[in-house]
Amino acid sequence: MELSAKYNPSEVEDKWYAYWQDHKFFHSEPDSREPYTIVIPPPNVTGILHMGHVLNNTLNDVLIRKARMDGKNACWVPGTDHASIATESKVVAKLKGMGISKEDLTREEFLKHAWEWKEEHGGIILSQLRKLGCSCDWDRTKFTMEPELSKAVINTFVYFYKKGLIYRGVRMVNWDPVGLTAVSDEEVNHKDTASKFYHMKYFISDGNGNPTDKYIVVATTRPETIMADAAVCVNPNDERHHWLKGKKVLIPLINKEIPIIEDDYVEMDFGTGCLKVTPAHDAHDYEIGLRHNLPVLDIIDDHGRLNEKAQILVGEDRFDARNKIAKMLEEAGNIDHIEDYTSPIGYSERTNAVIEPKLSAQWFLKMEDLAAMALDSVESGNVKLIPDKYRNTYRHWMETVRDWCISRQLWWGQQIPAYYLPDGKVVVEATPEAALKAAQAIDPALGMDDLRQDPDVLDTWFSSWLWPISVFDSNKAGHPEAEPNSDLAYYYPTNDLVTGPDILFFWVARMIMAGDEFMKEVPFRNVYLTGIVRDKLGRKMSKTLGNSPDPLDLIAKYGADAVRIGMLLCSSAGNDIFYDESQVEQGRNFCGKIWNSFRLISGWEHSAGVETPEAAKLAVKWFENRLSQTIELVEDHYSKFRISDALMAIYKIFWDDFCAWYLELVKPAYGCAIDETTYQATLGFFEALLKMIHPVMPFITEELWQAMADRKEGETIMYQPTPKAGAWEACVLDSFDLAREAVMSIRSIRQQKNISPKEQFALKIKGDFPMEFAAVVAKLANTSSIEKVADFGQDSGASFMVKTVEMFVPLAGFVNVEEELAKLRKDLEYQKKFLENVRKKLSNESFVAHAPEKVIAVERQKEADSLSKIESYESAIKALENNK
RNA sequence: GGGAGCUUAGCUCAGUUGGUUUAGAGCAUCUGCCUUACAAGCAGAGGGUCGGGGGUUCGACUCCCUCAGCUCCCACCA
Repeated sequence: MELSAKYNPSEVEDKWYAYWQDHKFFHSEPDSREPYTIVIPPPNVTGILHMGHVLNNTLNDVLIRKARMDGKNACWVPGTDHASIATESKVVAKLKGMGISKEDLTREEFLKHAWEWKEEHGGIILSQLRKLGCSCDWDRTKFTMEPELSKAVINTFVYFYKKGLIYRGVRMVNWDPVGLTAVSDEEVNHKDTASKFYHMKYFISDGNGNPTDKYIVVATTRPETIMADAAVCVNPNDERHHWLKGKKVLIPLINKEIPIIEDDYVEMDFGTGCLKVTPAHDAHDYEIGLRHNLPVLDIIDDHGRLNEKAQILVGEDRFDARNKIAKMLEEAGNIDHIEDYTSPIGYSERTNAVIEPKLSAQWFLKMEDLAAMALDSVESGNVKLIPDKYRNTYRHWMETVRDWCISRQLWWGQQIPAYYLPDGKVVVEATPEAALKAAQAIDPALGMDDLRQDPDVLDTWFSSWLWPISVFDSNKAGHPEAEPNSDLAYYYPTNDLVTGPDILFFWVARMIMAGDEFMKEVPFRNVYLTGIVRDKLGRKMSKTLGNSPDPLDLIAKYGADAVRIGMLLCSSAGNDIFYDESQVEQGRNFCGKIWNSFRLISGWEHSAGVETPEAAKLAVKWFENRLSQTIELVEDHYSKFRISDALMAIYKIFWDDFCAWYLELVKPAYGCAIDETTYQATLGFFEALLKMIHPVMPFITEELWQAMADRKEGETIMYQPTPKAGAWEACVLDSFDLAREAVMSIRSIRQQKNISPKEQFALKIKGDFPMEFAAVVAKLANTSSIEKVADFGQDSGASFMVKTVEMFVPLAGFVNVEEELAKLRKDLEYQKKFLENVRKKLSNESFVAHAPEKVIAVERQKEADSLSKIESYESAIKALENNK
């Protein structure tokens, strides 16, 4: 087969991906083999591939391909997430562009548009994953809002409701005025934000609603909410404010009379010690209001605008209102002073809108027991977090978790299966029919038209927490007593989960809860938490910064294998990834190296009639050992999820050991054929290396594996067994290392003295050198003869040490004696200093008394080696001096 | 405000219960090479008092204290 001079990824990638898919190589069905299962962290259905996905899915694919080659029944379930807020806002925006407002549509009409959008744009990301080479079982692709999975979600809601863990209550929630929905505590990011601290004068009322000349100063960052004030609160122990007891003050501008109350909550040394209490617009104030029976006046509408209850500035946006009211207060003489102030402000994770605390009726899931179970699963090690440091964070979160607000005021999602009766009672059932039946048990006269289903949908995470269960068996979630179907019984629990630490709580913890509840078993054994992909300046990748490359462009430019390598090279678990295109270049270069090494091998003529040269015999023997050693190392790395270390180990054995040393050793002379034995061994090694690197570089390895022999249709490297380590001998590797170092020393001498590699010279060795490896040195260092001698004689030349072996190359005519002497004296000096240090240690009585035998023996060996080196250097110097 | 983690060559990171020469890798750098697989390459070389200070120990990159810097998580002082 003719190989092009350069590797052309784009041709190769599409060809083999189609081949894999046509042969259903990614598909898994339960059988007698051990399962290895991964469920994809479902990306947003409307999302497009970014570098974070590339990292995450490359890791997933490496794990799944490795498991497949290890003989496991590997199943990687792909799918997408309906992402209520994100998708709904995209659909709303699209409709707006068409001149349609959501308010003008019925729920059904809107959902029709949304599904159309989903069909059109959804799943783009899944096709992008194919470009990356991901070996997902596409026949199992799931979507969190498809009917079966929605059924699981509804059943789960009904289950927890009937268990008494789901309740509806009026609470202060985090309201997103842009997304027009409540969001959970976890979906709020607090960021320090510069603002103003307004110190306002509230005048004391004379009792008839008229101001006296006395006033108190109240400080707030939100003057636009003063109209909703229900009281001014001071600390009962604050003597400065005792005179206020029983008095009333007037809200500026609207002159409404409100009482002075006392509550411990108020800090005496913060602000002025006077707190304006606004129960409708602050969670703490709401609590105070409850304690003191204060009225709740909600003056902000769902869009964050002042409503008619505010009396003034009605219809103004809260931030505009803030600026305007500040001016009005100023003009009315109610501003004492204004300070610059920085305070933590909550922003919506999805829309980045400033969160408005808002009182509303929402559905909640009690978390206490679920969190306790989920905490125990991690503490007991049933679920391992990698890296382990996340355990602390996880524990902290589980111990302080609050009830989960699961309702969202949206249409895109699973509608809450709660049905209100005319009298306000509620029934919760999985279907309208069941709900009617339950309603009729209360009042037999009721008909379907009397039931009104709660308009809210469930939080998206309320579907994705079931993912590892529901992708296999949509009946099991919500029915812990049900028998799992054969898929679930076989594939659950899954093995490893690869995801970002940012969704450790949103998703990972909750999956553990759902697993505990419905399966009595954790959903996965290991959670590998990747870092966040940043640019090389450490900035998060973002659209606005424009620092996020399009992975598909990178794949087109460098090839998918190169992109995968580029991501993995810099990705130790849990550390942020500093992405730089040069890493992808490194991946591309590695592809080139592999490609060219095969071009070399495949171009050799081979013949059984050629005798195996000594150097080739040694090379094969050495590489067998080296390969086994590396396989062990790689397996060890994999077992600890040190994927980039595993990759680096294979990278090095391929590039350094195989290409730079092995191939150079077995390479036949120009125009000559290689012997059959070595040729076959070489092909065997090359194939083993391809298999080892295949999980990371699926495309080029398939291309070359197919090219290196006459493969049958339906054969693939994907299902070749991972090479197994044989026994290896350290002494073979050590001996080879001595030979290798000798070669490097000689090359170095050539370079220093500007001697051509073609110039042959002799090598003399004094000391314990494995002469059976002489052929290695001879071939790669181009020596004319190698012999062991007792004495180097009087020739001029260069002497050097390889470990403790003394070597010498006679180089009459090439050597500058003074330079040689200077170099030797420098080495001698270094060695003497070293000896001094060792001896200092050995003469330390405490050391000899306390250190273990082994350590002392090592030190004595160092001393002996050092002494022999010093002796060598001294005699070499003497010889040179005599030669002058 | 509370908690966790990090700080080792120019960059990104290893360094496994303290002890194998005076700390390793990849990339980058420098020097010499168009050597018949590969210049996206080959050969060779240089580069770090392991953030500062103190302590424990015969011995500290490794354990303890402290200071400094960075990162992340949690947190409604108006």
